Amino acid sequence: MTERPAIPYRFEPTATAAALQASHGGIEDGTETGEVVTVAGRLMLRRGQGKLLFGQLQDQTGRIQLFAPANVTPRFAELGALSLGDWIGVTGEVMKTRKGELSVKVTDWIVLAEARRSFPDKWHGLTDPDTRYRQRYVDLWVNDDVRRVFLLRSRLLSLTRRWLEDRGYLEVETPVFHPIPGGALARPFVTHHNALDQDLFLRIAPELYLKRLVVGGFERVFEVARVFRNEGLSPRHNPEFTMLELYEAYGDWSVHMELTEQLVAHLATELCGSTKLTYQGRDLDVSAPWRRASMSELIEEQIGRRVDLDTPIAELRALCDEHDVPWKDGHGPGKLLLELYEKTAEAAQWDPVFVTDYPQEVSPLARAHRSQAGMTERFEGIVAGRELCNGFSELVDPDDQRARFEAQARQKDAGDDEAMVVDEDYLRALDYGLPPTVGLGVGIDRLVMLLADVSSIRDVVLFPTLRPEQERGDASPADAPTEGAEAPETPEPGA
RNA sequence: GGGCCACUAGCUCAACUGGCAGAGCAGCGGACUUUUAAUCCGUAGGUUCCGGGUUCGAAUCCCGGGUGGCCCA
Repeated sequence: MTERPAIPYRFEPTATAAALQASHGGIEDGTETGEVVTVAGRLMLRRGQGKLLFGQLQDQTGRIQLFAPANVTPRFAELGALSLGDWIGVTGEVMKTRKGELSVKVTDWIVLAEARRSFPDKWHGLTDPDTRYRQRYVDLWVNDDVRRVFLLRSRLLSLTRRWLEDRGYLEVETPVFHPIPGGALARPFVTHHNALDQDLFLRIAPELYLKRLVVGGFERVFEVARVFRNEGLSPRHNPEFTMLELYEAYGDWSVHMELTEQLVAHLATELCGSTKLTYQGRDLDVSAPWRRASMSELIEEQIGRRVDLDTPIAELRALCDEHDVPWKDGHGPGKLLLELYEKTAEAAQWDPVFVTDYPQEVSPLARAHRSQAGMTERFEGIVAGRELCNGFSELVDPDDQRARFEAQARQKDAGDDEAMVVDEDYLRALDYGLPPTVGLGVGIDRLVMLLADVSSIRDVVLFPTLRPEQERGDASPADAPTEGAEAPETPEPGA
């Protein structure tokens, strides 16, 4: 009786667990509806009761009990012999047991897939982080919260696209392979194109291509871009992550600050029911408007004295030393200011704030501030102490942009491997004319973390980057499928 | 890259100061017609992450390595 079951090529359920709970959850205990449905999923629990068998079928939407009396259910013994985790399709009448559990009375059933490896403990589940990330296909079944987070992520992207499209934004796709890495300060991954015999870089940001599209006349564009940065792994960094970038012609930074706070409030309302959130046990209100404060102001709040680009560099360095900020001779006042801010002020923020007025020295693609010398019209949105987004009035002047690129190139020559290089084609595009434009990048992973109330990026990325699994010396029998000649110690039951 | 912590059965975890490697769930055999992590009886299951060392004796102590987690850079 243990030959492999015939697996159909197609199966057509007529109901889901959640839909049944919603439509029939209210019927009285001990009643039958006469309504026959077909459901499918994995058998996750089983309780034999002699001539009666209870099971719990789990599908993408939730769980529904199976009620199988021996005198009603065909192949009753085989149903009881299924492994936990087997996929089955079940047809039967919707009913509620005397004890009040909505159920499907099994009048027909079929195996859709066998689970040859046993699922984790039905009560304690799977907790080992390494196994959870490597075997996400198991994690998704046994840890309910995991499924919730990724459903939220999917809905967040869908809502975001619709919201932007409703405002005239066009979704575009730009290259992942970049001949020149650009658009951010980060170390790229390098790969090689054989036919061209040329190194290519995986993009660290889509920025420069999206602005080329504004030059090309697409006035409002966005891209949900997977970007790649060659950095370490941590609870907040995955080497590949998702960035929403958008550009809007004719706008300045204030346009995208308003857009950001409205989008985030919209998503919070849709996905969490409110702009008043709880994040890691602490209240957080993301409703608009968010506070605006300059980098200098925020530093001053923390260290008790005003610093800006006019502060003598010796004093800035002394302050860095005082606050354990490492600095180098090549760092100008702008870089020192940014480092001081990141060390002393960023993590101290909790409620949303737009940090404004970033130094030109550290913002090579942002337009000069209209009233603050040496500064740019750049902002970052900080929520719960972490950078959520970064945007600015775009630098549109080709001569200024060339000078900024060249300053970056000098830093690169001086050993800064995150610095930019001169992108001649981008300068050529600017030569054709980029109108006043605002741009914004939003860290989608961090936004999901915020709204799903999780603290590690690995919990919002389905398959986070991990070291490759170690090859064992030989295949461990315990790790192999309990099948065939490899497992002679397992007698064929009932043969 | 540095610091701290963890790694024991398929899963979740025990094993005191170095003294016979254990339990629950899952598995396997059996009982049970209203269960809810069902219950009950029986049974099987181990490279204690890997490699060295100390010791009469190591899951436990020491050294080196691996993987992961958290913190820092």
